[in-house]
Amino acid sequence: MIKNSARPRGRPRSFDEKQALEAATRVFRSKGYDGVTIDDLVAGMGVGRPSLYSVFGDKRTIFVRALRAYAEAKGALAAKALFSPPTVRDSIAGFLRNAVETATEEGSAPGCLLICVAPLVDDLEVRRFVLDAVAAATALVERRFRDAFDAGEVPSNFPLPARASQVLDLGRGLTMRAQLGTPRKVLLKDADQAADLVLLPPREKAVPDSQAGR
Amino acid sequence: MIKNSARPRGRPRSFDEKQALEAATRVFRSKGYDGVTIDDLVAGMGVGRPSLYSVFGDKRTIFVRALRAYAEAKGALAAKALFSPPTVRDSIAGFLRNAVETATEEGSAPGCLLICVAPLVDDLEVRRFVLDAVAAATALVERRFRDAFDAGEVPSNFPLPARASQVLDLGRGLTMRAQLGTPRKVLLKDADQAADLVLLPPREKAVPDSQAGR
DNA sequence: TGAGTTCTGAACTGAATGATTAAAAATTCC
DNA sequence: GGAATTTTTAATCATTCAGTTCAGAACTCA
Repeated sequence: MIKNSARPRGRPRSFDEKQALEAATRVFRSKGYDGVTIDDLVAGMGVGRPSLYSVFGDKRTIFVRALRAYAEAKGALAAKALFSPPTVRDSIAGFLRNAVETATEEGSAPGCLLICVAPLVDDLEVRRFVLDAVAAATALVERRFRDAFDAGEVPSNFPLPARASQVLDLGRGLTMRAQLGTPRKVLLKDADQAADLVLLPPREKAVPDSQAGR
Repeated sequence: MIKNSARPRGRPRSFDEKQALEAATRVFRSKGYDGVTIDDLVAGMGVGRPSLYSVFGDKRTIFVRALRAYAEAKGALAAKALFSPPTVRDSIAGFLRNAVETATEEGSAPGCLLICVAPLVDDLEVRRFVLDAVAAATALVERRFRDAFDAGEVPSNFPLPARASQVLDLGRGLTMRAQLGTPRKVLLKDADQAADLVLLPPREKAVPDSQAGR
């Protein structure tokens, strides 16, 4: 039972757990996973080595925790960008612009923890998490498309699942370009153009959805 | 047949330099850059440690050499895929399918040395090389679009540069998904759908009443 | 065959790295 | 104020790693 009014008990921590995790995220974003040493984390997070181990665990655990927090925060932003605007075009544009903004935010190295660095981590748990996150994001976009479909905003032959995964692919491409140093301004423009692209009506190939693709 | 009348001089090498470099590529593809140790390279390339250093140099140099060879080989394939087919749709589809095939080729871990691992390497030379390679690939696609434009294959308001970079972004997305384990079959289908997408005619935007659209 | 040349295998070294330990410091509870 | 509790600072340990050295093996040339 936790006594709410009382401070924990012994010597208070000199760091904020959440902030430290964010700092860890910055470190991993700038140096990848394997490129990061414990000393990098100690320096970047402002947490002493023993505290690091006792509070956060080893490097792998720190990464997983940082990744989870990151995905949660960014996922919420993405969902907001996706479901706030009234038109589907603005939703998709917002989603992609949000990805660009995340990938080019100041104070962190350009890139994305979830898209650029996590997929390279040789760890089963991380891999599963990334796969789930990607699936969730795709489902989110697809759902937004479905809403648009129901609202008659897109034509009846609009290939929802294909377009949804194309939105994700375009987002990944934008993010990778961000990491390579492409300026935010350029990427924001490209995000808008990408939104225009994925909302183009498909060629009239006729019949409903008995045959997808091609 | 080797014209050189004189075989090099002393003890012949027990490995083929080119094959060893390809083996190095496989090692880097499967473990990234920072995750690779010299022992990994020694084991994977079948080259003794001292030979490694004397013939290839240190890890960074090996990576750069592997990357250059890789980019040259894959770049040639991409150009071929892009400029062989008669229709621009098949060109773009071939380009993207080729990217998928490269990213899912057997015998190597899924992914792409140039797209997935090189951008994360914290090295100026590598970064420059990647940027140049991306620019070159984009220019290639744009040129193919331009050819199509000249042939009247795409409408006059077709936004060539935007579509070219979108093709690259989609390719990056497909490649990243390959690395995450998406099956080749799925990706090949998506590559085709992506080709269809980027060849859709843009919306006519010179229409008099511009209030209905967006 | 023997001298000269180049490569290979194994051992070696210094530095970096991951992780732990022990004692000092800061705070709450009594 | 003092005991109990928790964090922090500093030091330590074992391991791994990058890069080198050296003796010997494999080859060419004369």
